[in-house]
Amino acid sequence: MPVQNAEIAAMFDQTAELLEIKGDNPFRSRAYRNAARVIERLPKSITTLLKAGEDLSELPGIGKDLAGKIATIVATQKFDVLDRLKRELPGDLGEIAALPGLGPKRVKLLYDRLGVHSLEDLRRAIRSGRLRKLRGFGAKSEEKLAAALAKPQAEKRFKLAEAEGEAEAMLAYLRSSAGLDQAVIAGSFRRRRDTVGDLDILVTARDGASVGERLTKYENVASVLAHGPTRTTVVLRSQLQVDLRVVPKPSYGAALLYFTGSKAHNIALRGIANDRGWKLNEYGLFADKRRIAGATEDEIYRKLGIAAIPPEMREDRGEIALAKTGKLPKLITLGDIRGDLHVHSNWSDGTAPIAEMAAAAQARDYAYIAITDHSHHVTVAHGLDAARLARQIDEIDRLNEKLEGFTVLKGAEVDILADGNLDFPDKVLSKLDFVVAAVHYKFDLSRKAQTERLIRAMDNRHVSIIAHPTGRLINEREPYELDMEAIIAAAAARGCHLELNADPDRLDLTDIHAHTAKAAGVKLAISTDAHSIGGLGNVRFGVDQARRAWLEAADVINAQPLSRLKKLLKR
DNA sequence: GCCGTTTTCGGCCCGACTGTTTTCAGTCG
Repeated sequence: MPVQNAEIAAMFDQTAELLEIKGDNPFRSRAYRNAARVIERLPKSITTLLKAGEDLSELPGIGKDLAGKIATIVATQKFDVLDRLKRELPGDLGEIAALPGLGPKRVKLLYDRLGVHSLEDLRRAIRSGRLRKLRGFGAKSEEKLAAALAKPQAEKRFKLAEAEGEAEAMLAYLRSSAGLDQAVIAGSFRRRRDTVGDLDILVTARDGASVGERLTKYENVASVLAHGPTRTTVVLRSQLQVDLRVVPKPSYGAALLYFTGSKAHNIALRGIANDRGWKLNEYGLFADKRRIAGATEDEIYRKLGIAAIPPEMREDRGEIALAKTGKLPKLITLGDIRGDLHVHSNWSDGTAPIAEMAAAAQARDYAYIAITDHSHHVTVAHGLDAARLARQIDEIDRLNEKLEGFTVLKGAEVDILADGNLDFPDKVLSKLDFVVAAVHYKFDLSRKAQTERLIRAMDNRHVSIIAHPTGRLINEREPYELDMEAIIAAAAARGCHLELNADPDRLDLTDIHAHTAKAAGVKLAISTDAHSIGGLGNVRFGVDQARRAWLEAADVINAQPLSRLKKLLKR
């Protein structure tokens, strides 16, 4: 098994961690961390790149030295720098540094002075009263660390849709504060990541301190972690952390930029400011002490001489280079979507009749919808057999005769059997406008077998779209083992499309995979997999994810008019 | 360890809050 990108990234992260604890040059450890981020989001595996003879030092943040080290890791599965550091600083120092309030400096102090090599050592140091005697530690540190050690370290990220529910309720509460001007959720929530680790709220107000005060009294607050005049951090009962920041109005744009992130994007922007001899912080863009921009984000981007970058793209994945040359993609919007290509009715496990789903789609100003009920192998969903499918096709034909300016397409979500064969024979499939194929059973095949299974399904020319390609359910089920690089290449070669499932529990493909697919020339379908009328509304989550993947309307088949869509569905 | 239209040295993002200290280092985002 070749070394995965994620494994190399993890080695570099560990190396950075230990270098920090050791007290090595901080910029050296930063270089390892930067390289780890670059590697983990590469669209292709390092192994593939090396085989193709690519020069890894061409990658941003990776120079001659790290390129050589990566090649050695791939060849030997070992990283001598990390191995040496581990021998030098034995134990689980990474776990210790992950505790809140402990960073590299304090971990080193604990290691040197108290011989703390593990979480268990730390527990003992606390019990024996030695910790609080250490310079820089006291009763508070002891208490907080004891609490952190007592509860399991399940660092949870929240699904975007879950966070939205929390955010809306809290915003409504805060907006009733006296003197509140603006309140907006920034952070990864505004970048529309599939999951968020916390909520970052930015506020402008006449009396900022009182807004922070009000947040600490919110009924859903479980604990207050920090509370100052301009910044307050609380944890909600749901365990979602909330950071509130108050800034004066002329700084709103700068603060929004800063608080939206990503951190890596901000660092890159600050680098541009530095190059011009300016300084960028959350209060504005400054030449000496003079603020030259700050009220809006656009103003700051303009002053920096680059195009304004949409929040969804702010990940330092190459967007800044595009903005410098004015070549940012024109990201797809909700208004570009003309139909939904994965929808269930009450013929299988949906709740509404076909006519009602169609009417709801028309109400959304769509031009078409595809009914794609399950095939019979998916018995738990009352999958259709060939006879029922034939009757459903008749019903849709009759419905289409009555509809004007709107078309119901005849599809099916056909189960991909373990061997890659489909759950209907070609004779049945040929009666449909197109087929969505998906895996519903046997998630535990080997990576090789699972990949072959999906490619085999794509070999069938009736299959136009592979639905929820990795099968993941966020926070509930891991994606099945799959060589996505091979899947995308196979889809490109066959003119098959991949789904970006918009269900907020799935969001499958991920942003990175969707971006890779686009780069490979594969088009995507942003589909809701709706099982009810309300489910159609999830399309916005799919569009958010698509924007994170840099998709434009041209990359998305259901952003095309019906005539063009029909051509794209034919293979 | 990376990087470069102020290049091969000398930089590398920036500020708020906490705890412990008595003026600030460390952590965090």
